[in-house]
Amino acid sequence: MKNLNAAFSALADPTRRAILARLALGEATVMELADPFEMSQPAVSRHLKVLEGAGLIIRRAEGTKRPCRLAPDAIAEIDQWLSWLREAMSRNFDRLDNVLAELENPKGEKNVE
Amino acid sequence: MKNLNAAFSALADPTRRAILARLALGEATVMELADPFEMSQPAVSRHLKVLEGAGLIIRRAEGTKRPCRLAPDAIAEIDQWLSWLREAMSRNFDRLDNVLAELENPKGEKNVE
DNA sequence: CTGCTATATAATAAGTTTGTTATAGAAAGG
DNA sequence: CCTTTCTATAACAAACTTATTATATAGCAG
Repeated sequence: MKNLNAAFSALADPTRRAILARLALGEATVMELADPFEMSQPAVSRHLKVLEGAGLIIRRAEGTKRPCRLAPDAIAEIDQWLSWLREAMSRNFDRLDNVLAELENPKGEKNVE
Repeated sequence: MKNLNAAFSALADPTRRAILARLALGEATVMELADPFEMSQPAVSRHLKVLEGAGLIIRRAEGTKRPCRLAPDAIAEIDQWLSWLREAMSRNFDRLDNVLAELENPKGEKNVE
């Protein structure tokens, strides 16, 4: 799951999440993105490279401009992994509920796997 | 959204995801976690600290052991943010579909907004 | 061609992460 | 008590991240 690394890392940065939020409003060029964020254009270019590498955005060429947009199905793998995690978490909670209850009310043994 | 940073960052590391995967099987102590990963115990302790800081796991004390388990509802905020992103992505895709079609077939017959 | 605009890349500096080993401390067991 | 086990922390190095400025490239306009 190599791409999970890229995707989660990309989303871990608040500037990149803000860029995604901006792109949710529609396509934007690099300059349009760099303007509201008080950040140099090269810094934004880099963030876009990271987002593109993670498959979260797509870029096209239009003259000298490179408008970016959100990539559809970009988060499929993340969704899948998180679904699994969510399920494991609640499953584990149900199972350990008994163990924890027992710990607070120790009437017996100690077997936890 | 400070915790989104912590949560996404925590999930961005493959070792930490592997630890979560192990914890999905049930509680485990630090040593039990450190063993299968070829990594020193202090390194695992640190990863656990990160996971705990992100609210993904919970630890209790049991003698000298500190068993860890997955935290229920840990990913609620992430889920929420990703739901929004997913929706924005498909919404954007639908909208830009027309624009892109027009670009490839520039008859200028229809415009979106 | 000349210059302007939009973007990318290189060089670099600062800050963060992640691993290591060595060590400290707390609980358990002889 | 002494020893072992389990975990945390400190000190440090290597690797990665992210920002900056300066510069390169590519298309557009005159």
